[in-house]
Amino acid sequence: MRLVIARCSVDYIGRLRAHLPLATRLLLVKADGSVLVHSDGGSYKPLNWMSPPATLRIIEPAPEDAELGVMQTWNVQHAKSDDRLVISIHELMHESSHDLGVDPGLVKDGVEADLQRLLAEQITLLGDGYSLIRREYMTAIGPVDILARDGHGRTVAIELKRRGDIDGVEQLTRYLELLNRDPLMAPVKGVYAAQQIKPQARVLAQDRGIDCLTLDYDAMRGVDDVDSRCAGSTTSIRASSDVTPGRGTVVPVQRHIESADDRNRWGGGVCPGTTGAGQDHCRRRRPRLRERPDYVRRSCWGIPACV
Amino acid sequence: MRLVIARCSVDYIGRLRAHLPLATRLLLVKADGSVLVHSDGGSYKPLNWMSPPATLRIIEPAPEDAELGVMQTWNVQHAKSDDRLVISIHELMHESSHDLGVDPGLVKDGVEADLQRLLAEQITLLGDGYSLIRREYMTAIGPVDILARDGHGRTVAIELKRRGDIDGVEQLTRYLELLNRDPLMAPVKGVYAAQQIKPQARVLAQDRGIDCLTLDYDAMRGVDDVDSRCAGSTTSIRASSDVTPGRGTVVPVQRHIESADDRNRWGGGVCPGTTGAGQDHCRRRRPRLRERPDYVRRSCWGIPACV
DNA sequence: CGTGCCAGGTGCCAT
DNA sequence: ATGGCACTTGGCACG
Repeated sequence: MRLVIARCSVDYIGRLRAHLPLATRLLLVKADGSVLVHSDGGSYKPLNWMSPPATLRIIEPAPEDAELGVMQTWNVQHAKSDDRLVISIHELMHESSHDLGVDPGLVKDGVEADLQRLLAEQITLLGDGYSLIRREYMTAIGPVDILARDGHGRTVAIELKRRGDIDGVEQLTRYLELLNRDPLMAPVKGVYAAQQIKPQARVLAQDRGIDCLTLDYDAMRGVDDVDSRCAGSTTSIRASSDVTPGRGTVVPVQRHIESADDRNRWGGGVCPGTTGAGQDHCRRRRPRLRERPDYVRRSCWGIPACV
Repeated sequence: MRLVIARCSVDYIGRLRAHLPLATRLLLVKADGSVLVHSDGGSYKPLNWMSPPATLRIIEPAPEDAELGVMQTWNVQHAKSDDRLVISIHELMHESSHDLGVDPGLVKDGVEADLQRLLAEQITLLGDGYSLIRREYMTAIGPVDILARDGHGRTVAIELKRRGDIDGVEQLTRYLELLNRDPLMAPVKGVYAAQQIKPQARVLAQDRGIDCLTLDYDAMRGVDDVDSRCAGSTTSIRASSDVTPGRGTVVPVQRHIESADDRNRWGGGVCPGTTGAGQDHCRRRRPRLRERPDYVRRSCWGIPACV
């Protein structure tokens, strides 16, 4: 990895065009030839960049550029496309090179896949008599997150999100439309399940007769409010405090076979990085676990309905 | 901006949990307190990060961490949420600090807004007799990119994308559903316009009776194949070569008033960063300008239809 | 390799 | 603040 602080202007030409006027910036050249141009603010996204694989060629500036004060021209060419990044360096303020070696990579917990695994295990959170049919039920237009059967034997398609936005409702609607075209499966009910469901998404879901279900990841992991020290990240359900409402004390459903990707992400089920941090984090606002909105079909977003 | 190369492990606790095992990485501390953890590969996205505003506090490691070889503990706390990044530093290999000043920021050309402006100007690309009603026509559920009227006086809602994916069809469907609930406006036709439309998106659009239109940004900007040196980035339409098909030689429609945001992004209409780069880029595969697919309604994605 | 979909998405702009 | 939406989105997993 090469770190360069330089006064430079940058031009990207590829899927679009982008230009950075002359200023002092960090140029980060990675081992795979990718280049990042960072300013001293903003977020993690660089102002400009070139994705790997790419090759950096440092050339003499064209005469007219040299006259304008360019001392080096960096030509970063993407290996597989026409995308190109041209950095015109006017002044080098710092340069250093470092051997980092290969990175072991990131381990995550709490993404949708984890939520999906837990909900599949605790499928009765949806109601009594629910049973799991399949996770990632494949259709021609994409996988349904969870397919289940309710107490009356009716098929239920569940779309799962970490944050329930409007596009998730669209997605589920698409699946429902498709599944309901199959006479053997119809009628299929839809459930939109997420840690948080945005009001607009809820309205749209209700307008389409889709159930909404707010999930509590911490509770589903078996952590309660009294003792939330990130100590119990195993998936076994503990005896819950009275905070967990109603049917909350659920034992993982074992009668249904899991699809194969059920590996434990943290290795031994130990909470990672317990270097003294994160105690007060788990003490968060806790949304209601089972939320059953009143259905207002054809709410029409406030438009006088065409009844 | 502070640059640190260090052997470290990293833990993020916030919207999810993420852990980075011990390895050598770049730690980038920006002026706003944000921190980026980069490896020597991957893309522009850091392995781990903290968004601004945040504060970095460097503290003595806890005794048990010190025993494990931690010499410094970085505590990066987000200012507005519980998100926290904890970096356990085992070894410092490099450290430097630099004053970059504020960045003038990026100037772009070729994003959806530019495409929208051009299509509004050249609305007759949609067909003879088309006229512009409004860009960014606001509805309760979001803005319709372009609202137009066809030769028969019928309203047409146009959803514009750079890349025509399936979610754009959903978006347009949502708008059409809403607009068609207004008896004064119905029936509203839908047109999905993009530089490239994915096959699945096209199928879904056709299934819903939505027209697809592939746009050629370069051609609409007035650049042709013969002489594509990025020299003519003005919006005036030049005499086109025979490559531009059919009704291609279009004069910008002036009879329709623009909405106010029509400033020229490049100042004087000059192509940016002409430091000798980008000649061969503009010589790309050129999709057909006017594409009118055969409509197959109720295609049911291959499922035996419920006719 | 294309297609769908998640992401700690981030950023921008609207009400 | 919340909502809708673009983004050089990037990245992964699966057909």
